[in-house]
Amino acid sequence: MNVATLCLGILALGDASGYEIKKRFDGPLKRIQQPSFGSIYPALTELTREGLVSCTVHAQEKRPDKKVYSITPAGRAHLKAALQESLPAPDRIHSDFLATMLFSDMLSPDFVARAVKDRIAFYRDMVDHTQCEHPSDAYSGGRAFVHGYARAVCSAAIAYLEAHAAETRQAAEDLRERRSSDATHATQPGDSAP
Amino acid sequence: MNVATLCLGILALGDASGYEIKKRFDGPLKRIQQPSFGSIYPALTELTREGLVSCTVHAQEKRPDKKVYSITPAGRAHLKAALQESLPAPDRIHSDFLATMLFSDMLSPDFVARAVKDRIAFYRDMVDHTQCEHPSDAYSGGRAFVHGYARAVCSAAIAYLEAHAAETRQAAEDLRERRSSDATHATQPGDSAP
DNA sequence: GTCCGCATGTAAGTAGTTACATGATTCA
DNA sequence: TGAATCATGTAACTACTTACATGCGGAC
Repeated sequence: MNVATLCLGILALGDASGYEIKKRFDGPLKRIQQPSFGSIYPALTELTREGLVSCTVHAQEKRPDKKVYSITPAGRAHLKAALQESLPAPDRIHSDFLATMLFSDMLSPDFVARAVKDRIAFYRDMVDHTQCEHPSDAYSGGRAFVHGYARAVCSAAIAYLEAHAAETRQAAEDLRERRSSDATHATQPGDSAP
Repeated sequence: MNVATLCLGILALGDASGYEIKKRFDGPLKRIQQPSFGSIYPALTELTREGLVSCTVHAQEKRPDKKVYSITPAGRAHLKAALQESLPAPDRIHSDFLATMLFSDMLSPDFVARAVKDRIAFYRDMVDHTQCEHPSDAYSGGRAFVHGYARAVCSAAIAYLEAHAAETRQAAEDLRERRSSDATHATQPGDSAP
């Protein structure tokens, strides 16, 4: 799904400016996509050109005019058709964290421990802040579903990470012990050791 | 993390060809990244040029020579440094499925139900096939961690999806009832209904 | 008899990101 | 004093995906 379709969907949930659309993806919706201003603004311009959204300019002093977009009936029809054209494609994930963990055997245990701790904090933040919605927004079953999904998955991740943080720390201590033991016995550490 | 670093990491876990590297990301490792041949082969060429990997050609009849890559000591050093340069960046996720669910209120309930069912089947497949590892591979704590993580998160997703599939179906039935009720009473369905 | 697996590679195309430009206001 | 929030927009750049080229062997 491209950024234009995504913006169209957000506007189907309620009017918004480009800036506000971006903010929506700071919360649990960041599990969907995290579009940048550089992709949102051109997408909105293009959607307007195609007549799928309309734009109302609210003049503001001392800052650029705020442009609030609304989805048009044509936009709604287009969105429905686009979404139902085929079943959603598989997720595309880029997780540097999991890559780091995959290669963790060759990294400093302290570094790995820090990465895990960081990740737990990140997920905890997500879970704690997910319950609150903008009270101004109309209830959306879809939003409730996605929020609930994010909470469920993040909670599971926290549980797994906490259960295995101990193991990671244990591995770190084992390694330190082995190293000091090597040093005591004055053996040469190296790849070709017996 | 770019594809080159990722390939370097895989080679740190054991020698492999480009084709084999790609296959590794078909299983639970697809939660890290899913690089295509079009990015893997050029990355491998570049890594060789930089001396971070070496390449052994195994001649084969009736198909292109198989090029098996090995990480060099320089490659190992480079990988460690690259990974530990900073804490892993946040995940970047593109989930058309969650986007579809976010906008599900305006979609055909049958379509939504199919999408959910599909997703459950996908995760179930992942969980069921994750336990088996190549027995030829050396044990890797990192790999065990990532496999376990994938299992934990997918299981949580399945549980959430199954718990809410019923709700989705209920919503679908409610909508059908309301529609037939509207038809019976011969009211005009429309946005401006009271 | 057609599709999948094996096996490598290139080139064109796309869809994004990053960085910049501009600038008042408020909070630590 | 410095950073974050609000607010829009453009242009250069990057890094990837898709499609193509090539072709045998085996499974269904």
